[in-house]
Amino acid sequence: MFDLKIVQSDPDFVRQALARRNSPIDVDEFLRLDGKRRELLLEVETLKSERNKASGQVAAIKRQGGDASELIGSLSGLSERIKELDAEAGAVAAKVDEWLMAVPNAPDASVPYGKGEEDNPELHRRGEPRVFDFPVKDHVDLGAGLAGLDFERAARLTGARFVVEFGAVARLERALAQFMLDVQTREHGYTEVSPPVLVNTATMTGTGQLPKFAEDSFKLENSDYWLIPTAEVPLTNMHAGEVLEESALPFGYCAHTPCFRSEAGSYGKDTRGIIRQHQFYKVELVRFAHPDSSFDDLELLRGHAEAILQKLELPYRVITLCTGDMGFSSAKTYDLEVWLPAQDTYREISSCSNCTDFQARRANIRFKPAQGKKTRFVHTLNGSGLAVGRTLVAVLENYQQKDGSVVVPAALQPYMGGLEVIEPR
RNA sequence: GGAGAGGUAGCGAAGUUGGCCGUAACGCGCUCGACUCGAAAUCGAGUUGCGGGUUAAUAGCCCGCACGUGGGUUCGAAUCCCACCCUCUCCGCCA
Repeated sequence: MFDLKIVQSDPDFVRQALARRNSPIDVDEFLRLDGKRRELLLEVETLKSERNKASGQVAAIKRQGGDASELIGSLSGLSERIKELDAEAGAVAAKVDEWLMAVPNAPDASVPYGKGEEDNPELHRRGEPRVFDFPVKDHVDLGAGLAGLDFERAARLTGARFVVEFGAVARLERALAQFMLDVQTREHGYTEVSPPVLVNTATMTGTGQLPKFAEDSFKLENSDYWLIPTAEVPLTNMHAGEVLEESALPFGYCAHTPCFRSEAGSYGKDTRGIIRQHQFYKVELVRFAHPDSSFDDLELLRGHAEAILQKLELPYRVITLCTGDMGFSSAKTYDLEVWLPAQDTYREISSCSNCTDFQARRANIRFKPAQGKKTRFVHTLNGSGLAVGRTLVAVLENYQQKDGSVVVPAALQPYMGGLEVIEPR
């Protein structure tokens, strides 16, 4: 969310930000609505001031035992008028709010302009894709051969875009999650958190999932509860409404949670396998940063996510999302893409964003600077470290052998009871 | 789910026959100052947020709103009425 004052005082800045995002949102509509809002507010507050003064006079008269009925009678119409104007002003203020809530974050100046994903520049590549001397299988076929992935039973239990995992493959996914949590907490200083995976509407609004993207998430019937699409939502909102200590910044949380996404609008996309599921596990990293240094934190965060791929010895590349491909709340985003041999391409496995003060303003997360008295909004960052399901795909496909077995990456063997190879059965 | 108690500043807490009580008593904490070589103790002062107006100003001043949330009654609501949320105690149920 933009600062109301910025949009008022520097509408051109907002126009340019929206133009860089190729957004059709009209700033003039805001200026018109906000002008109307202030006009009505001035009118209604003047009347309220009158009423308060008169009420004080009534009190004074009554305290002295006088008769205030004449004055009281003259006030009844005033209250009616105030009620009407209040409703009108409230309606306009709600529209202003609606407009503000629908505006995406401004891209940082360092973000390249682009129309869509085809314009995302590559930052760097790490690791060489392995050369196979046999026809590679994709993770669906490998998973079937290992008796580890079952889509038919998942469809029977629930529906499309779900999976059942068995045996060593189920354990491999658990091993990946444990491994990721251990690296992030022990080596990168994150505090492990086990948050609710059901959150309320205010929480979903704080990080920017609502009100605009309701159709992307699942909501429980007869309640105000939503299934989280990512642990970014509970972790970032953890300090909603709080004033943090400046000396505590920066700090980070990590959590291993299921994530739930309706995947509305992606029909026919990635229908094979577990690349795009309605439910998947993710180890999420969230950082609360000082606004003066949050872009340094973004580089750190990206490194923390990259470390997992490096330790698993998976080839990957990093791209910088262009203005046209960035998420709603982000000012700058790096995507980590892992090499999938069966698809002969790199696929997203982590997205690391600096949301600057965009979420902090919505969720009201501030800190008190040592110098100066005004509280400031913190900057919030988030990134996957990593998407566990997609990492499982990458391990299966990159570590496959000719006979359909899969070598367990060295980093994961301690988490697999020393198992070195998962054999077909 | 049932019964009861409660939700007021950073924390504790006062205020319920409706009216200078919300820039919110009192206490703690915090900030500044005095005293001191320095500190403690003591003394003094200060210490909510958001919105609007004025303004060069995110300075000052004026106004409005906020006592869990949303409504209602009233000239006027922390105070009365209704609904909902959360916390605590007990009971019931339960992994």
